[in-house]
Amino acid sequence: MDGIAADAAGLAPPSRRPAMGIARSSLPEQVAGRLRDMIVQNDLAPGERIRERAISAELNVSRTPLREALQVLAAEGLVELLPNRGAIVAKPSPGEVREMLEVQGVLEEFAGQLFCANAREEDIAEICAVHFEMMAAYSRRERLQYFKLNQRIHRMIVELAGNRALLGMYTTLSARLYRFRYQPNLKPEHWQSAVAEHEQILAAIEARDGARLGRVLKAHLQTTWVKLSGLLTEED
Amino acid sequence: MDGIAADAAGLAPPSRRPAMGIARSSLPEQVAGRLRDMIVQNDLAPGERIRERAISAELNVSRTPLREALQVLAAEGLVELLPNRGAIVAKPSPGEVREMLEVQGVLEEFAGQLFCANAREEDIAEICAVHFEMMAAYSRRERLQYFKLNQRIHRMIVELAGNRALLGMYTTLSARLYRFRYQPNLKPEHWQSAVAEHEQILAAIEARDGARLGRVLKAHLQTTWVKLSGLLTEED
DNA sequence: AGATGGCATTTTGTATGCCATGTGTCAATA
DNA sequence: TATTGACACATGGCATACAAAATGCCATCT
Repeated sequence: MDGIAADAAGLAPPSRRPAMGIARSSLPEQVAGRLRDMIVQNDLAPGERIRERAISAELNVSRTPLREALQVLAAEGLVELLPNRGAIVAKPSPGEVREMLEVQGVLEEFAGQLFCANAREEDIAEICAVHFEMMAAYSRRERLQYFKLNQRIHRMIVELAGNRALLGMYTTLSARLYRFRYQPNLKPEHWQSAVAEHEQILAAIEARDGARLGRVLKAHLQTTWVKLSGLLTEED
Repeated sequence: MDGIAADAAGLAPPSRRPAMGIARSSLPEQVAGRLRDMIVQNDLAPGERIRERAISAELNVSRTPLREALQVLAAEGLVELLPNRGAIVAKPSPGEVREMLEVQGVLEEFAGQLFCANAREEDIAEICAVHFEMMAAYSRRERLQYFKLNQRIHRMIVELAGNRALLGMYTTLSARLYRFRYQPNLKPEHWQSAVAEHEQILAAIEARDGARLGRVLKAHLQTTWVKLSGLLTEED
């Protein structure tokens, strides 16, 4: 269950100057992105040590840009830096996961309100389209595709809210939670109820009811935790 | 107006393993902290270039740990990394400041609700005590002391909310906004009205009314923006 | 047999050197 | 005089080398 393909979900933090001609990203930035994907899609397991020489050899870069990338990921909360003992992949406790989901709920609630206030008709139409693509994936029981489209809808709402600080925070939180939000969908009954909730989300969007959309998004995250809490405690 | 003494306000991000014996922080971490203070208290002006060789000489470290620190600060949004042109101190536009204040408002609103649900009596008493210290500073017109105590109250509410993800995000946002939140208090009439709002905050805390506290905190940030927006546009 | 101390190996931490990129200045030409 | 091109200087980017710290192993002693 590793090939979640995180980059397709748009988890890379937005660069501060998006439209600047050539503007290729720096090497530490690229390395950070690659490592982020590896962590998020479980190529590197939580608690696992990150050996600098090994990884730098694997990625064909020296240790310097790799270490700079690790500092970034530590600031994002994806790895933990132990002085003189290197970096390990962050392993949030169930309690920490719960707290992150709560914050994400608050952020999405706010995003939903802004979105309904600011969104153009074509934005709503596009989300609607992605929603139906997602439903198609659900009908075909294509879990991975469903999950990606699901994440994309949530992200679009936050993007179209038009608040850059909000988007940045949401992006890093999403990366930290990525693996956990995928797990519940593996159980068929959870998957089914998640789909039902997404129907409500779409209805609120089409009604442009910001308050309602906020409530529904927040509730969506709460049920995510309820589903997830059982899985986490039983496998720890 | 530079000696704001940011470290006293507790702006350093919480270390992931706080109680671990000796646990001195690593050199990049220390450098990041020092730079963060310099940026936040205006020793380094927004838009100013950060010359690696000059700063590393000044801090008596080599360029390697300095560069790692810069990556951290870039992830926090305090500096901007331009490929092949080094780092400059972030200079958020008025619009970005507004967006950050909005998000901080949402976070504080949430924190206020959690705080009222979780706080012990002694926590409330301590906040109350700090509030009166702050009022003392206001009576004496000690702006800096007032500001520090003010920040401390807000931070205590978030800390006592008991959500680590929330605290981390709030901390980085506070650092990015530090300088801006100080500005409005320089005008006497703004200062006065801010004090009035803090009376309301305290009242809501003592009543343990989470919903009300949340509303008041959020409104507090909104008026902060109203006060600040005039200052920003006129000096740009 | 278990524990402890020291040595060797491995890994992280920091500094420095070299190369590439960008910038500013000066001169030459239109 | 203005504009453009080239050259030199300064600065950042990356790799590598060196130093310090930790971990694991083995031997020795109790």
